[in-house]
Amino acid sequence: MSVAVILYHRGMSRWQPDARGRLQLAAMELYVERGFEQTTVVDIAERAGLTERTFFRHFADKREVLFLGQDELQELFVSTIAQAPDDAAPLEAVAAALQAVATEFEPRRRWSQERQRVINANPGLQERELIKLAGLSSAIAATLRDRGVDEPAASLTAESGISVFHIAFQRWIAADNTREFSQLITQSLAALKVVTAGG
Amino acid sequence: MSVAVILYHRGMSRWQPDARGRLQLAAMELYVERGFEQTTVVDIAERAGLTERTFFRHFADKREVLFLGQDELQELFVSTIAQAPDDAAPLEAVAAALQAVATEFEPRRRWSQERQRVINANPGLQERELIKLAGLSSAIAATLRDRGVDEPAASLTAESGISVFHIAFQRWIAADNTREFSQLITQSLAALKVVTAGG
DNA sequence: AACATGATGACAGCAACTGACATCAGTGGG
DNA sequence: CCCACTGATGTCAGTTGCTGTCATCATGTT
Repeated sequence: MSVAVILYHRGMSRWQPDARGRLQLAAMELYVERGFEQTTVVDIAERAGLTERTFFRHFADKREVLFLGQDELQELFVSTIAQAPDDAAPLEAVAAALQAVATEFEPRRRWSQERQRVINANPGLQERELIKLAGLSSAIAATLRDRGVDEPAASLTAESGISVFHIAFQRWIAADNTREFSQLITQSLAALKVVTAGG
Repeated sequence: MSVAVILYHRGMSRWQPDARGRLQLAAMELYVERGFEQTTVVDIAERAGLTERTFFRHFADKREVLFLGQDELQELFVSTIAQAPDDAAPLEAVAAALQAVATEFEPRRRWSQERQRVINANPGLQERELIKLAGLSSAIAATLRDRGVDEPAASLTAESGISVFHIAFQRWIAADNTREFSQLITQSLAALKVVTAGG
């Protein structure tokens, strides 16, 4: 609170702007500096110039702060699939969405690596990541159903798409990788087709 | 502790047997009766005639008690895949494991339904379920790699197998289902092949 | 009989999260 | 110009999940 108090009475608005963004930044910094478990919510709130209670007004829990922007990602997936030509096969529509998402990620490789290092170091964060991916999968399946795809094809296509995304993402952020995300998705998708082609 | 105290001095062993099993039973009962969040660890321990501290000696956390037996499941997956003929395609080996697991589950449909109702009612439990499935996927991928399958084919095959398992499982425990688990797996696997068959 | 072991209990403590109420700048009607 | 209202934040007390540490004590071993 100190910062707000110091700057107060100067004609500025009552609170420092973008509390949520400040909390996210502070959390990310601390998670990288000391690790997730070694960071308390009080630490985060203090660095952001806020209180613990306010943190929990902006984020459901200590993990959720790493998953801001998930809604936009899901929106991009869904709208891209919805816009695919009517005669596109389900997996083609999903593939188009994967490419759109890859384009969005491409300029943020370093940030993705840093964030993923934090997540990979903590099982609780991995759980949260998995349930977010499952949420994406459900949304994709629902969109496919809207396009007339029936079950279990819709869910299987969605889960396959998420698998391709997940595996391509891991390869994209690998330390020794120099390929583009979009290319890795194309490769993984092709590999999936080969693997499921048998008998 | 009351039960143990009452029965004490009668020539029985010092502690009631199978503390872990009693804790699991008590937890399951309470989760079904009042729901997961409405049940405290103290409640569980008391019903089992033990203390909270002892609960945490047997289970890493309040969720883990619903996932006892996960190791055996993974072992069944892995050993079945490892035993597949050398010339079996990766997805065929995984399919054989899925059938083996289905056979194991078949007699416990009611129990599976009850357990899944508890899990579906709580996001935290769904997270735990997802990370267990991810663990299975990793183990399967590792086994496939031992068989000479390279990446990303191994991981993609493993994740596809888990998708098929997951979707077939949901259909198997659906209230209106009368088919056998094994048959639903065969269907889902066929649907996966159709879905990924496109040019 | 002395000793080691292993499962449990007892107790203190931290940190995540929640509910209830207070504060107070900005806003808009009267 | 005042006043009621709103909304973001602060304050505080409380519950619960989970951990560290030490004590207890039947059992098995030597």
